[in-house]
Amino acid sequence: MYEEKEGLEVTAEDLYKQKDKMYVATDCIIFGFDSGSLKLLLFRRRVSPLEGNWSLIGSFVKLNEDVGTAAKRVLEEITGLKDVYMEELKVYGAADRDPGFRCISIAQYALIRLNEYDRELVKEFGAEWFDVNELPELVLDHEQMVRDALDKLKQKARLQPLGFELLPEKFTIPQLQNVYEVIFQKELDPRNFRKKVLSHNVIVKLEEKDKSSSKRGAFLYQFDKDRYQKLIQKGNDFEVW
Amino acid sequence: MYEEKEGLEVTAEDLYKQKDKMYVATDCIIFGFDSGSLKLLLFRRRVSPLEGNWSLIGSFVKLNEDVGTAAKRVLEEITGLKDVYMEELKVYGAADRDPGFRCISIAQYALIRLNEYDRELVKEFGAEWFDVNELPELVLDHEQMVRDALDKLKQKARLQPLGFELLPEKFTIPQLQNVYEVIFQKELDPRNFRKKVLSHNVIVKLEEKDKSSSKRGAFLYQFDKDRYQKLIQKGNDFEVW
DNA sequence: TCAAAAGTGTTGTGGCTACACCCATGC
DNA sequence: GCATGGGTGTAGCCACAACACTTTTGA
Repeated sequence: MYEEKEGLEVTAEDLYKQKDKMYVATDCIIFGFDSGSLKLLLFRRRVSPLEGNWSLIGSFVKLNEDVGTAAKRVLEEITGLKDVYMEELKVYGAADRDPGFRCISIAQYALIRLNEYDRELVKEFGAEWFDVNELPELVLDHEQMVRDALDKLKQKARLQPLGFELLPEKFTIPQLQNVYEVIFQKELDPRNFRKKVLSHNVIVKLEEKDKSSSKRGAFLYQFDKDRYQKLIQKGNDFEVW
Repeated sequence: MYEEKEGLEVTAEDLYKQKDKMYVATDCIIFGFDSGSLKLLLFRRRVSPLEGNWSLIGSFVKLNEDVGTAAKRVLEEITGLKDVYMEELKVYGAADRDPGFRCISIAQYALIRLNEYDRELVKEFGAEWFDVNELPELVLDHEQMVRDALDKLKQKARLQPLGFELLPEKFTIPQLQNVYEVIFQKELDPRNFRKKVLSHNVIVKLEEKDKSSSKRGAFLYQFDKDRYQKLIQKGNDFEVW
């Protein structure tokens, strides 16, 4: 593998010099939840080729920057949000994925609370929220990234309480159920859903009601991160639903 | 994010020129299974700094090479094996992870059938198999990579039939159980294990017996990839054990 | 008073866990 | 004939799916 001569010390420096460098980018698949459907944040590409086409938000990783930091930077620039749930999706590393320049991309996906974000900023960047079921055509391999992200989201959401990341701090159980119905693309039974969610003992009922979607109103709940942490530390192998 | 001037067309070429390039490497976490324990393939680093220390097998990704291909190339050079189960683990992209040079690493893990591989090649490369419970100290962030790979292996093995990748084509049920006991780090009940494995209908009993580990001998089985494919295509959400 | 969403219990089933003994064979 | 690992069946329990009606309240 390394073809150095026997007996001579080969330093990392010698070795690295013969090697190829390339661009490293990160693309962000940013999910939000609004009025009953899962949304994806897209923007119009500002550079040619493919200028004006819809694409994911991306950026190049700088030399002195962690890969994860790069993605958080992009997300904050565009939405103004910090401390967002964000996770690595996958590396897109095909040699020919970007025409002209060798560039690998580390896709990361984020879940954000739509009500918290600064809509102005998003507009400034030529960005727009799309229903995940009505996406436009995307540049390069971004469509594949979105498909992969949706799959991973489904998978993860079964074992980790991701639903809360997409809702405001206070939410109703029907709202939460709605989030999961959208993620899993199927209807859930309200009785079973409520039972299961409450059984884990990680959401707390408040006194207030939300009357925005019914006359009777639904009680608000809050996620209790501490209780959740304790649960999983106990090794509770926690299937959310 | 992109700081081009309004109104002017900015090409990808213009844009890319201002950006940083870096080294992209891949490190392989290579698992094998032998005499009742899970093994990891390590080799002695041949370049300074840290020359002579144990490390994972890695390589730089070439400009005209897919990231996945790079890992497969390394694996084949060292073990002589092709068509091995291999999957992306995670990106290690901290700015300071490699002293001196900015280099991100895409870790990938592989499962190989120890009996098939060419032991000579492994020796040539200064490589050695270690029991995963008795690993030496490793360079850089390689210990973290191994921990992460073990976690992922555990997780994946629950939902996908990975155990077969570590065994020869023909294997006995006690052997298979042993693989899973080693991966999950706990003992399994032989009656329940057998029942579950057979219930999926993806392994086929042969007439032959293996007598290498008991006088009575145990029947050999074979994994039936077609049946497995059909099962998961039917949406059978398949928890292996 | 009625429409619309919130909230509540029970029952059957299937899958998991736990558990103990006989079988085949080589020495 | 005995030691060693291979192979089998059952019973209790729990988690899940399926399913229908009452409550609240604004209009």
